[in-house]
Amino acid sequence: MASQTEENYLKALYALSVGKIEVNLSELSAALKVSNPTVNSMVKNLKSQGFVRYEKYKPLSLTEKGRKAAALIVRKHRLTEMYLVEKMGFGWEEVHEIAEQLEHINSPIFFDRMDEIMDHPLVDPHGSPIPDKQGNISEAQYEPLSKFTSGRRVRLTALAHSSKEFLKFLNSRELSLGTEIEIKSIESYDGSMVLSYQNHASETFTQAVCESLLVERIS
Amino acid sequence: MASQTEENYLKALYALSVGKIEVNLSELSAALKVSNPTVNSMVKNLKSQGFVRYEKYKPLSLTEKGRKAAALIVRKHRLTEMYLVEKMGFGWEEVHEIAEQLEHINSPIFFDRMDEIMDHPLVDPHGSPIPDKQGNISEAQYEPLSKFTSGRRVRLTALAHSSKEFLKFLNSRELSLGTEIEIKSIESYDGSMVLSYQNHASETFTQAVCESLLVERIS
DNA sequence: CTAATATGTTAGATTGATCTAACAAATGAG
DNA sequence: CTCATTTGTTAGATCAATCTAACATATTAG
Repeated sequence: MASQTEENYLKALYALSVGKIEVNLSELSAALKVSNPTVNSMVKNLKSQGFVRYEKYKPLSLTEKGRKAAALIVRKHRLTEMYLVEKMGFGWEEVHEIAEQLEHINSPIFFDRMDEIMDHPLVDPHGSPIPDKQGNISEAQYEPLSKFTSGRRVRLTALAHSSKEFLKFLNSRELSLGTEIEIKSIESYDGSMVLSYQNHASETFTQAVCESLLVERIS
Repeated sequence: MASQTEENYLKALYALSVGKIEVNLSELSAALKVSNPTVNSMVKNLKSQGFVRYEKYKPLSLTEKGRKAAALIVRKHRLTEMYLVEKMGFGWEEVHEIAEQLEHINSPIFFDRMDEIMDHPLVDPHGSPIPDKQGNISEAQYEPLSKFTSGRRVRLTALAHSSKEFLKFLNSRELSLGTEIEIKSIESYDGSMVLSYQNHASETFTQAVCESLLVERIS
């Protein structure tokens, strides 16, 4: 079993690996907020355990073993987040910090029970997919709202990131996953979009926000 | 905040302090399965933080601050156990190991929510009292079944300990908390008791078992 | 009361995770 | 292509938590 620290390295490396295979040691130290030498020595340790590929002065990558280990930690994190929202009544902006701790709990039956109780959820409260028990993840291809044009109707399906501030902002606009949205108009100057959804006839969102709203077209 | 290790020392010291005020350093090292020197240095650390009273070659005791800190860890442990049984469908013999990990989670809202969801339970699944948010505990005075005499009717209210083996044994006899029991007879040779409860007309339990069954008289 | 036993302490080493300082290699801008 | 900048490595220190070996103090049995 990996220590909590090792798990955090694997998880960070996994997160940095989306869309690319190789990661800089410095990216990892920035993500984890530890020094380069610390990462350097930990990476040697993870390599010796077969979790990462690494050669001096070369970028890092997760091995299949490392990828799977990381995905299983992400699974615990996202199952927990979903459980906290669905079964304990937390808001989607409250669950990250708690899940960050619970993801290190070593108890297969505990997470299996959560999974069962929720009837095997596929995504977390922010729309991110939950890896299965084998560590496989379905990378559903949602598109950022900012890609679409005026008149398009879409459904909000996931978020590109889920910082507490962003989630609170969406709460304040009463915008939640599953909501059907119509693009009323787009401001060509700054790319901001005027949207209509539910009982909000006209809400304006900046381009930055729209890039983080992942949607699917309503057929 | 105390580290997980420090928390385990406080909890062990708290457990060893029931019924006495002072505890040997060696008792603590035995309980925690670490060496005497390790405990010695940790005790100095805990003293410097004001959690324990300690002078060279003298027995240890928890300060009020230490007592409260320990009780709050026990609170998290017992709330968790109750939650796992009541809300997640675990058996009372399965929950200790999971709670042993969850008790170190640092998230007041998480445990407050558990507490609310269960409507402020007073005891854990083994009948042990749950300390309140101030760290106060109601030491209810139940008596071991072995103290009673033939003909007495009692209700099983708590267990003196809750090892997995003991709990599985009780499961196998279909004996659970709240069950009304009548003492049919007592074997004077070895103190074993013949009991009647629910659909068990006659089950024999050793004296050792009966000492661990904490009961209250049925008026 | 003494001596054996039990209990507690000190010293010094180890391991994992971290740091800073100094240096080395790779990259990229002109 | 060269040199400045970025990135990575090595060396050596620190801190928490642990250990063993050696020694000191307390307790207890005879």
